Amino acid sequence: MGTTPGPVMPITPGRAPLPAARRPRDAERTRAQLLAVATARFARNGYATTTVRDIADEAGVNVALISRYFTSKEGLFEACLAAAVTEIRRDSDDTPLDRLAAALTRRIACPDRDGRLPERFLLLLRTSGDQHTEDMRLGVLRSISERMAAAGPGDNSALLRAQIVLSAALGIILMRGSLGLQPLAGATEQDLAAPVSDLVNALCAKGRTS
Amino acid sequence: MGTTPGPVMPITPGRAPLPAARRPRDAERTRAQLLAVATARFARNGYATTTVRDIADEAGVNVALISRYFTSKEGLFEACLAAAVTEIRRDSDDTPLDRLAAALTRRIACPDRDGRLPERFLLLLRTSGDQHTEDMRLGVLRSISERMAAAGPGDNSALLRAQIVLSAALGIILMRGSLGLQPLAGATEQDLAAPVSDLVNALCAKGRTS
DNA sequence: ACTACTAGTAAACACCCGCTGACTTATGCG
DNA sequence: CGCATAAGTCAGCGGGTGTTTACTAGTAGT
Repeated sequence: MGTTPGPVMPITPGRAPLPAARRPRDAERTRAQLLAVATARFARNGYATTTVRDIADEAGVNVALISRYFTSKEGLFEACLAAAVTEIRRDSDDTPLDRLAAALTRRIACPDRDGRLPERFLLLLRTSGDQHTEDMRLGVLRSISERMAAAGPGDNSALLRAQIVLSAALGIILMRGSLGLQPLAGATEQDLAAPVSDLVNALCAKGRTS
Repeated sequence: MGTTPGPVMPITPGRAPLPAARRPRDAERTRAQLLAVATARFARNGYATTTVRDIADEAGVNVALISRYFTSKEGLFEACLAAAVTEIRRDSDDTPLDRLAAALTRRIACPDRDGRLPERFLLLLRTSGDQHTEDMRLGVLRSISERMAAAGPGDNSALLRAQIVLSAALGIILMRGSLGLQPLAGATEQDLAAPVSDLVNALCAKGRTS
C-alpha cells in the first residue's frame, strides 16, 4: 500500500535483521494456520455456513491459497477432519480403559490448555456431504466405541452400550459448545465428574445392574 | 410425482372430474406440504445446505410460494421449528414423570407411525443463525430439562443431571438419524429399552448412588 | 548480479442462491 | 355470465459463493 518500491531501509542485506524466528514467507506456517482457523470455524458453524473467504481473512492470507494448498474447500475440510481424527485416535489409545469416565469428563469439559479438544469432537458431527469424510467419521466413532466396549463385560450389547455412552458424550459437547444450554454449558469439570461417572458405570461397568 | 394436473384428459370442464375431496388449488394444503417437506429436509441436512428450490420441487409447487406464505427461507425455518416445538411441548406434558425412561426410549427409537418424532428433535439441533429461533430452541430444551429434573431428588445438581440425560437422548438421535453408526442406528426399541433405562436411573432416579 | 522458482496477491469468472414483480389461471359471488 | 380476488407460475434480478487465471514479489542457487 504505502511501501514505495524504493530503497527505504538500507540495512545489511546479508543476514536477517529481525530478532529471531520470523519468517514472513513460510508455506508450512500459513498452511497450518489455515488448517487451524478452518477447523475452528467448521466445528463451530458447520461446513455450509463457513465461507472460504472468512477462513482466509481470519488467517490473514489470500483466498486462492486454500485452493492451492488443499485443492478445494472440501479438501480443506477433509484435511481438518483427518487431523482431528488422528489426534483423537492418538489420545484415545493413550487412555487406559479403567479411567474411561474420568477421560470422558476431561474431553467434555475442555480442559486442554488451548481449548481445542472438544473442537475436534464437534468437527465429527459436521458433514460436507462427501462420502470419503463420512467414512472417516464413522471409522473413528466405530473404533472408539469398540475400544470402550472392551472396558465392560463381554455382553452382546456391550458395543451398543458403548455407542450410547459415546453419543451421550457428543451430545453433551454439542449442547455445551454449540447450543449453550445453562447450567450444563457453564458446568466445570468438577461439576461433571460425578454425573458422567454415574452414566459410564451404569452402561459400561463390569458390575452393572442389568 | 405422477399426478400432474396437466391437460391430459379432456373431461367435462364443468365440475371436478375427480372422485371426491380433491381440491387442486388449496392454499392450506400446499402450505402444510411445504412445511412438512421443509421440516424433513432442514432436520436431515441442516439449514444452510437445504435450498428453497429443493423444498419447492419436492413439495411440487413453485418456489415463489415459499416467500408468499412464509416471507422468507428463514421464516419457513422458524415456522418449522415453532411447529416442532409445540408438538414436543404437548407430548412432553402428556408424559408422566415416572415413565420417563420408557418415553425417552420411544422418542429415540422413532416408534411413531409416520416416523416424524425424532425428526422434530433433530430440528432442535439445527440453526439458521437467527436469534429468535435460538431462543425458541433454548426455551423448549430448558423447560423439558426442568420437567425431567422434577422426576429425581431435589438435589442442586438435578437440573444438570436432567440436561445430561437430555443431551444423551439428542446425541443418540443424532447418531442414529444423521450419522448412521451401527449397531446403534439399527437398534430397535426393545434393544434400547434396557440401556436407556439404566442411563436414566443412574442420573435421575430417586435412589441413585451418588 | 542474474535467473529459476515458489509464496502470495488481485481480480475476475461462472455458478447458484434467495427473492421479487409481472403475469396466468382457477374459484367464489353478484 | 362477469368480474374481483386469491392461488399459482414464470423469468429474471442482485448478491454471494467457490474457483481460476494472470500477475507480483521475495528467495535460493550459481
